[in-house]
Amino acid sequence: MKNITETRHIIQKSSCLYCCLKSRCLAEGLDLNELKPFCDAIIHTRSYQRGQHIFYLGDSFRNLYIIKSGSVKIYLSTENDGAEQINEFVFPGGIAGLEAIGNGRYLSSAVALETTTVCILPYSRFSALCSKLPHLQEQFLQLVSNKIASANRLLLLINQRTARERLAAFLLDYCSRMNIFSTPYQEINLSMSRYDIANYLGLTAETVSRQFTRLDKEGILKVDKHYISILDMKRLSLIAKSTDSYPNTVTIH
Amino acid sequence: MKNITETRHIIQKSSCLYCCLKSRCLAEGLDLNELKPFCDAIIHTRSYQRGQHIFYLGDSFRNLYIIKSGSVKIYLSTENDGAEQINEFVFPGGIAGLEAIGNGRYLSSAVALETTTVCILPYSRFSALCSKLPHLQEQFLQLVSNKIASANRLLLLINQRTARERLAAFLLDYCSRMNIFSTPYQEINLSMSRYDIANYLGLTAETVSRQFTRLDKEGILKVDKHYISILDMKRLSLIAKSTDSYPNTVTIH
DNA sequence: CGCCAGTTTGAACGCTTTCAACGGCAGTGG
DNA sequence: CCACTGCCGTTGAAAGCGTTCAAACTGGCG
Repeated sequence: MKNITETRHIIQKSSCLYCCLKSRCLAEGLDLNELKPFCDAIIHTRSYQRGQHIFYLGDSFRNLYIIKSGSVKIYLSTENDGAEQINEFVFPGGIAGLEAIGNGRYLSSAVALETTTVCILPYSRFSALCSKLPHLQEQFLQLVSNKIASANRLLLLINQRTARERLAAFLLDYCSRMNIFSTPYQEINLSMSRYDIANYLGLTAETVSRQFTRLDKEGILKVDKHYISILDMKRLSLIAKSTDSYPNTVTIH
Repeated sequence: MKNITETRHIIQKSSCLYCCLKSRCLAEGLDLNELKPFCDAIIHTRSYQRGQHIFYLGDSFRNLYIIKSGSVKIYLSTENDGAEQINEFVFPGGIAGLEAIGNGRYLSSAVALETTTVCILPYSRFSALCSKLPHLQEQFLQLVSNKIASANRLLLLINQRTARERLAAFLLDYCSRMNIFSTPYQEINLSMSRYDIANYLGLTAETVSRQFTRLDKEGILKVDKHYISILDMKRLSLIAKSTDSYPNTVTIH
């Protein structure tokens, strides 16, 4: 038995060591001595199919989930009138479940938008590990803090911008999250529906569709279903009125 | 000299000990042994007049500010077009500056809405203290996490609700933050302008004014400038479609 | 082949915004 | 003391952006 568990640990350890995401997830900046206990804290990875839920609003909080591949949408729904609100799209390197830390239960639902693999991080273990690794603790706190800043920027986008501006900003944000290497010509493969984009941006699917069409006709985008090509990055940025005036010195998503 | 510093420490210590807010701020739940170093970490308190800024967007991050009395608005402004977005109103017990932890600089501005006193919490000291007091660390993390949940709820409010519903929800939220003791008949003294409420809710001042007028005519509110009396809490709650379905087991603002 | 969900497009509607005017109130200065 | 100014809040009317409703189209899939 011991050998088996040993083997399991070794596999997990190497899975973190050789994970191409390790420089973009919570493990970022951990040295080798720190990476091992971090890997040990991760029970295992798991896969979800499109439409499968990772957790539901109201479930008791146990784990954080680091998205390894695929994408996830975090959303809020109300019992009264069934209103839904997408709060965030999480991409590889991002974490789902952070809102639940301050509460015993998940305060949102998370569902896979496509085939998605996650690292399951039991919070009790992670929390214990943090108290031993101040560096990890601080990094995690920064990550959570950044979420607040992101939410604030989103609020400005929604309250102060037109549909056209919101969509432009959304696409640019999507770009910067997906493409690590900035290239002049950007290709996007949207993992979410028009409805989801609309809901996230406080619009309707029809409006989003119309704005896509318009940006296409203007030669700024080439829109083909979920495949979007940005033909004129400069004009798109102009429309988005990019507000990223204070670049993050430490950017953890 | 030693006596003087000793005295200073005692004063600070007692200021936390006898602070009527201590059960509603970060110091909540700290035992006496923990409270002393916490008090020591607080340099001093400071007062701001209405309109005075506590920090500006872009300032280098040094301190967190616990609001002791008064109220503060946290807002984002853009360089491009001067657009402004109020992200939060902070009341006694609340903390300003949390968005800055993940960045070297403040990512929002904070300004006093009325005469306001704060406890200045140098982050470097606070951070060091946290690594010694896991309980404080965890509590702080929960607080930051709750901010994300709050932002998510606000997003739903703004994206899915009408002006009338938003204002109703705003008033109820204001009540629950200000009045610890829930009474059937609620009186509010708003510390912010119509413009501020409108901006926070993604509306215009005119719309907010009209909704106030309507709620007044309907007998739900009595509106007199900044003094609002809630005459019919039941109907107001109905309008707000209160979504507080999952009560916070640990509520830290 | 037919069904269905997602997307696009059109047309009409409507909530909120925009523009404008007015009144109240505090601060200022003659 | 009063006129002047600016800020805030209210109210009215008109305009507009996005929504709502409706229909057609597309592609995937049993």
